[in-house]
Amino acid sequence: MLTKREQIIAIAIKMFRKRGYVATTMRDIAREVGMEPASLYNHIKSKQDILESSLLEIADMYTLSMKNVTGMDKTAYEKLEQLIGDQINITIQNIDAVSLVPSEWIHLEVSKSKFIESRNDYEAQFKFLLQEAVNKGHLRELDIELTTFSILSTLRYLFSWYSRNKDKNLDDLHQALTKNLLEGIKK
Amino acid sequence: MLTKREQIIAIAIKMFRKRGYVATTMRDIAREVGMEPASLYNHIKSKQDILESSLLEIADMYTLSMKNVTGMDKTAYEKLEQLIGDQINITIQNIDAVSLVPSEWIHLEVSKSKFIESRNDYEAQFKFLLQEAVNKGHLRELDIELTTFSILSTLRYLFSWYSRNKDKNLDDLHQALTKNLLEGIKK
DNA sequence: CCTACCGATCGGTAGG
DNA sequence: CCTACCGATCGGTAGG
Repeated sequence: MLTKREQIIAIAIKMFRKRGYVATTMRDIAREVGMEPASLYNHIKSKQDILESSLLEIADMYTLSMKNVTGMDKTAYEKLEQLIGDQINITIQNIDAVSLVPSEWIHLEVSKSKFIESRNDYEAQFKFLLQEAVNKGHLRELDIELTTFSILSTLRYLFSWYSRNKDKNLDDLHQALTKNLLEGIKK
Repeated sequence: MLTKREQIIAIAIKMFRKRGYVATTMRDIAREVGMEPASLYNHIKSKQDILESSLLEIADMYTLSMKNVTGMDKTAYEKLEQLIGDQINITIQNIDAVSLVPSEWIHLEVSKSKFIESRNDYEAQFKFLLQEAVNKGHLRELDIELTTFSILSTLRYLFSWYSRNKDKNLDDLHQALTKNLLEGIKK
């Protein structure tokens, strides 16, 4: 069972996804939830509170995934595979919140810098693993910057692809995506 | 020399990029342009007019590129290379407007369906070329849907990468990106 | 959780 | 290109 707060947030992020954060009003959300606008404030602090908690929750999932994976007894290449798998899972299980990540983070207020920092950390560690996989001879010599950017762009947009291809089996998707993103750069 | 209208639009899309379309007010734009808000309306019809003309202009560039390239006497693989090159050029020469494409098209009003249609056409033709390159034996057997999605995701986000790597030589970038996106799937 | 409401701000127009 | 302004709507609060 979801708390009322969780219900409100779930509905709100669905609307943020469709219309954008700024264009979605508290009145819109209230109507969809089925209460008066003023009543929302018994469950959430502000409109910003909804965006902030949604985006930071996703950021924390990515951070946790990275922390888990880097601590594993695996090769860098296997860690990259695992990270891709984690991103697929996070995306599918939080599709609406994840869809806000590329575009709506600009509307974060006090937590904006924290969010950016978290994203930069993730990218830096991803880049490090890619370099390590090259050094170990598992990936061929490549432009680390550009390859990181390319892989993360695909994963960042996965939500939109998955929304149009919900039928895909999860294991197939993981395998297809890993192959697509990593196979081509294997040594 | 830019017309006043072009100057206003250039400033406006820069602000749309930074704060988003909805959160940018006509007063914000007027201040930056250096006139009173009401005066803007001597050059543009409405706030929506700015967004619409910017996004449709970019959409037309993509459409034109696709039309040009498909008419060339080249293999499907070479056409894909050319399309990637065109996208790089369009991105670099219109970096602010291009940055609006992934996120701000949702705020289009009357022209939204036209915009979506244009994007779908482009994707369909890209997919077709990818399939043709596979059939001709220039690319290995691959998931056409997923590969199209992956390549176009990277290109769609190129503006953000380029903004942080403005020093890159254009030819180098084209070569690096083509290699990154196509080399891995070559037969 | 609702009624009632507030100050601020929005896109845009009239008229010169 | 500006002054003056309008109706609509916003996020949020007071008080019960």
